[in-house]
Amino acid sequence: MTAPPPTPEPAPESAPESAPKSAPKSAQPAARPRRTGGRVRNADAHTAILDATAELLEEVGYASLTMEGIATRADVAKSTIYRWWKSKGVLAMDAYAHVVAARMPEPDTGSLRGDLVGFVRELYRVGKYPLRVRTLQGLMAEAQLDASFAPLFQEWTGQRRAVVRAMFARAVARGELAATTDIDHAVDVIFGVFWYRLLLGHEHLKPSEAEVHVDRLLDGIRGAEGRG
Amino acid sequence: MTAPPPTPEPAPESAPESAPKSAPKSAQPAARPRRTGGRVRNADAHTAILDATAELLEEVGYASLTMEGIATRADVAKSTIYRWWKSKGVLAMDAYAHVVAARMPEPDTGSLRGDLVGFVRELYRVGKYPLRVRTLQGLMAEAQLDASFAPLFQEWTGQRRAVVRAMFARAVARGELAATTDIDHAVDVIFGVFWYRLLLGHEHLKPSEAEVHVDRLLDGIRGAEGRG
Amino acid sequence: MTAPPPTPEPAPESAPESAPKSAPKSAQPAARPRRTGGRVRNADAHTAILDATAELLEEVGYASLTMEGIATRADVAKSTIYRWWKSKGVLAMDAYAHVVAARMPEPDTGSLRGDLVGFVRELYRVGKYPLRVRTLQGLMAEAQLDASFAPLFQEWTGQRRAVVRAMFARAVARGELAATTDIDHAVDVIFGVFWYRLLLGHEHLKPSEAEVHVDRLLDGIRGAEGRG
Amino acid sequence: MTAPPPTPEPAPESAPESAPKSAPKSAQPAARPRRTGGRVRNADAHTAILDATAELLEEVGYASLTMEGIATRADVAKSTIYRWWKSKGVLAMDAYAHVVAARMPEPDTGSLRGDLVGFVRELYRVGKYPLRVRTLQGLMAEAQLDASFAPLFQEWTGQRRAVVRAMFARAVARGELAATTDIDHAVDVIFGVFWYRLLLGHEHLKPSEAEVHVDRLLDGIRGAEGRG
DNA sequence: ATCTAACCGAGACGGTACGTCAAGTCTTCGG
DNA sequence: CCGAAGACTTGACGTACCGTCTCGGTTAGAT
Repeated sequence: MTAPPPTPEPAPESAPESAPKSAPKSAQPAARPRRTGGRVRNADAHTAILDATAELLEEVGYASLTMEGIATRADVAKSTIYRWWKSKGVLAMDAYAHVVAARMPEPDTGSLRGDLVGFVRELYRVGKYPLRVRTLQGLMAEAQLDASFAPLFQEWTGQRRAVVRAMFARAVARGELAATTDIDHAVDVIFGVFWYRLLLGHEHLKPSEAEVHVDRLLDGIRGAEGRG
Repeated sequence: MTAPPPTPEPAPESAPESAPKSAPKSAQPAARPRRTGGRVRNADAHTAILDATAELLEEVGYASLTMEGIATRADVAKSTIYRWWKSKGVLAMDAYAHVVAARMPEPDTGSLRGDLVGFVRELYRVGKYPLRVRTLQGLMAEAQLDASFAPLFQEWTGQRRAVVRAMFARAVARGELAATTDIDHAVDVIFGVFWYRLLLGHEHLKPSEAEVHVDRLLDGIRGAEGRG
Repeated sequence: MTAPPPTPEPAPESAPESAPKSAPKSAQPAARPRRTGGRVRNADAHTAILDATAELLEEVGYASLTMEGIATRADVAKSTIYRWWKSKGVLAMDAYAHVVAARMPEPDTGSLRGDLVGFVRELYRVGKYPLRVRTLQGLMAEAQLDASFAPLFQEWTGQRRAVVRAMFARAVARGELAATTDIDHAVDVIFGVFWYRLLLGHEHLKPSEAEVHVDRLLDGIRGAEGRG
Repeated sequence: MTAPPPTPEPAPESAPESAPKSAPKSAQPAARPRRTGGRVRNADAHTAILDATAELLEEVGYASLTMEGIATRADVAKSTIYRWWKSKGVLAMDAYAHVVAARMPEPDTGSLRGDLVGFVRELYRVGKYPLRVRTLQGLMAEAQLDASFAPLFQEWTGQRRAVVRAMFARAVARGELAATTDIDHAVDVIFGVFWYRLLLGHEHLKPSEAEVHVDRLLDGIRGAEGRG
């Protein structure tokens, strides 16, 4: 969904790509980048791959996921996979996004506390879905080991960070928070605790903890403000 | 250092073996760790392996570290490595411990804030050593992918957690903190932020940030108490 | 039985084992070949090894026989085996000889035909014992692959050849056969057919065939004489 | 040459591929040996493997032949070897067949004696080529130790047996031999002596002995008939 | 109506590393 | 001081996937 090539949004590439061209040659083609012919992409193969990936992710876990296995399961040639996804990590991330079609919530309750609690509660709910937990663990691992995957993963996490940052920004705009607040650190605390528990697995994440965690974070921020 | 077999403690066998001599008949033969013969372990090979691992860790990074490469570099048979370390993760962890011989500090300054700031400042200093950063990233990744390595890694991180927990426990004993404080969560915040940044790499860890981070955490805890 | 070290002749070592006990320090150097001290050989270990070998030979066959397996089964150190038998082949041959304690018959019926038929019939009977068949196959294979074992094996087969040669020699002495008879070739025919069938396994050896085979061989020899 | 996959017959693909062009619609697509895709087979790698095997067979002998060594020498990945030959034995047999491209002779001189002498003389000539001797020994050994190789080897020897059987069959057809002759046993005698000497190595095979051996065999057969 | 480029399936290729097995050697200890 | 124990190192094994490649064959838009 995020990466340009994988999930083919109908239009997504035409707009950005026509602008720069400005008026390369003259004409029309505005909409179409470059494509004079050729067989059209087989959507079946595409979804079969994503489905197979999701299934295998569930059955064997990320660590045992192999391109070969996906190809076999999807009844597709290995090269067809590589044509569209350059690595296991990218593919897994894409498949994960498909499964978790319900996107991150972006609550806007009017108060920072309300927003954060809503978000964190939802965040902690993944703990109830072993498949998702294992996939997230695997993606994080992949990002450590595959340098070419890291930026993609970072971009993905960045999007999630952005959601939370926006909450804080709104709070500042509302005057709830001082403009000097170190938002970055606050976001790090929220996601840091989440990932740390997810990766270590020493303690399961429970949505019920969300409220306390948020309160403690906000107390920390306000305490700082109070002291100046 | 943690696992019994890998790094052979010098003493463990000599002591039990001399005791029975002095009391041949009577006492406990149980103590003797049965050893009637056999070739003695080759310490050279052992250290050669650890050295090679550390070197390669530095040169190629954790992701490209291979048992085969280590064996070649150490001029040792692969199975000799497997005899003592059951996996790449365990070996890397052992080698890391050797390199970072200077252990985690356990400051006891008399105040919680002093202890935490000392510890966190030291913690954040690893950001200055790319080798260590990459190794820690790799170990965390390994723990996600290799189920048999996970508990070992968890044990290791548990030891580090214990150090911080002790600081909080002392603070509670001193009356600095309420007995109801959720220490676990506090520890999660400290390590969570640390690992999150380390793994995502979106922002470098700077020792200078330690003080602010600790203050915010303590404010959060005290705020809770004040209300609570 | 053939090689000097393996199967200890009863006499030479048993005596020293009881004598020294009665006169610990002083006595009898004369009789003893050369032995100034040292631990005495453990006969139990010795027979345990042979037994284990025979058992495993039966259970898993020669191809899957390993020194390691034998050591485990006999509850003996591997090096103890190597001390007395330099290779798997030698050991297997020794164990085989123990099992097939009933030695090759050396019939002396008064006529060449009688002698040969008796011998060949007995020879072909191994076909009824899969264990022996597989062991003989394995020994032959070993002789091809292990240059140091070949001479030993050749010596062993040489002993069996000698038995048959003797029959022919007696026949010549009796005047049954011309002195010019190519005995070597005749022996090769007997054992050649036996081994060829044993190794290829295309047809099972049956004792009932012995008579015909011998007759054909003798006809061949006499035909040559008649012409020649 | 025997097994379908290993040595790819040159013709099957080139011919059918040009022919259809000339007769686009009409003719037989049946001839085409199903090829729906896949990278084309690299003939160079294939012959390089066979060559390397033959060389190593000569240099180090069958016993010391290793797949790893072959791969290195042929400058080919080990898996490429295993893709086509499932074991060392099969590969060695194939390489042997390549080297001894001159196939077994199938003399048809008009008389049984002439046929046999011609064949046996040629058979005994391998004694002059140590490489071939050692290879044959190794193959026989392998057949004993590797159950999956045995049938292949048996098939190969079966082909050679068939050649000799045909000679006897012709003789029977000509009336040279009684129809009751035990051809199987006669063939066993010929090959039995050959292999027995080859494997034991107690006496070298000399082509000059062929004539005598054949005569003795035929005398044996005719003697039986005479009495018969 | 053809051309033509992109697609897909198949599967061989060279490669790297894996983890295991059994071999045979070396050192220590005990009788 | 020899024999037993057993820890040691080693080489090769066969396998699994990797990512690339080279085909044969399809399919649809552009000409």
